[in-house]
Amino acid sequence: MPELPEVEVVRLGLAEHVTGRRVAAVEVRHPRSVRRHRAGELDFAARLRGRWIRAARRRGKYLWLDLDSDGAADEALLAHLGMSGQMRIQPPGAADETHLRVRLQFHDGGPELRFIDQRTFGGLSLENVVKGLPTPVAHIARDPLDPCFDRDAVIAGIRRRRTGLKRALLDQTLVSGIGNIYADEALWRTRLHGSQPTETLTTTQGCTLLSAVTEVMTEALAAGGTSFDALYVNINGASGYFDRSLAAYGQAGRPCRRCGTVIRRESFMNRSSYTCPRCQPCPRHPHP
DNA sequence: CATTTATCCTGTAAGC
DNA sequence: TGCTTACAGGATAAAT
Repeated sequence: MPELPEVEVVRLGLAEHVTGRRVAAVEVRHPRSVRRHRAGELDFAARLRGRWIRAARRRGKYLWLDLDSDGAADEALLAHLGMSGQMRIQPPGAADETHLRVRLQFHDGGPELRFIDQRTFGGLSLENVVKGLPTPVAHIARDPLDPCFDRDAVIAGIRRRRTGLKRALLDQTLVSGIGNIYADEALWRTRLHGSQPTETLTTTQGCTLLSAVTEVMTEALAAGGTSFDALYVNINGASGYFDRSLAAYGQAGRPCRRCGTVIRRESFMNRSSYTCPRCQPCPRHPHP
């Protein structure tokens, strides 16, 4: 499940392998993967053909390639990996992957770029770039690895909310890049429970929490990301190994690394949260 | 307006 | 063995 560290691994791979190249051919194998491109799949392919790729950028979990036709760089190929999206660099002629959705070939005849997505929650689209951001990314907050990330402003934003701490962490308009895995890991590191009401978060707790988010994401990035299965891989198809470092997420039934208490799985928004009952006691007045 | 819920999708694994 | 069911969950539209 790609969150910020996984998307950043992919961005680094794209920066190395597709920037400076010119798109020669575009093949859309599944219309759902370009459904966010309102003008349709034919327009998507036609407008992408012939464009130069100038840079690979990211905010939160969104990824995009800056495009350039005649020196005017005002459009981008926007990608979201969703649950199971992958970007792969493959030699032309390599066997098609089972869930290959979009293929880009280049004028240099070199390796092609493939978008592969089992669950099709992800997708590609061509978007206008305004003030350095593709239009659908305009409302996404800066992420913790952004040089301009304003930690104090995010803490203030969280405290203005009337919800639970984990819900706030997952809200991409407040702080971006955090998903279920890194939310649970950061809360465990900070000994906070996700159902703590946001208005009760102290400034100290907020600082510690956001520091933990940054730390766990930086560590995961250094490990190449978190992979439980073949659903998240880098552009070469390799898995990251941060799953071995997870202390809370997916650890139900195993002892807490700090205190030995059995990690508990709790129901949360039709999903799961993993907490240590002793390190992260449920608050007196939990937010549902 | 702020906040919460339902929905999209498919492969894997557990249960009967 | 084979079928059914639960589960994984990011973003957004729809509902409260």
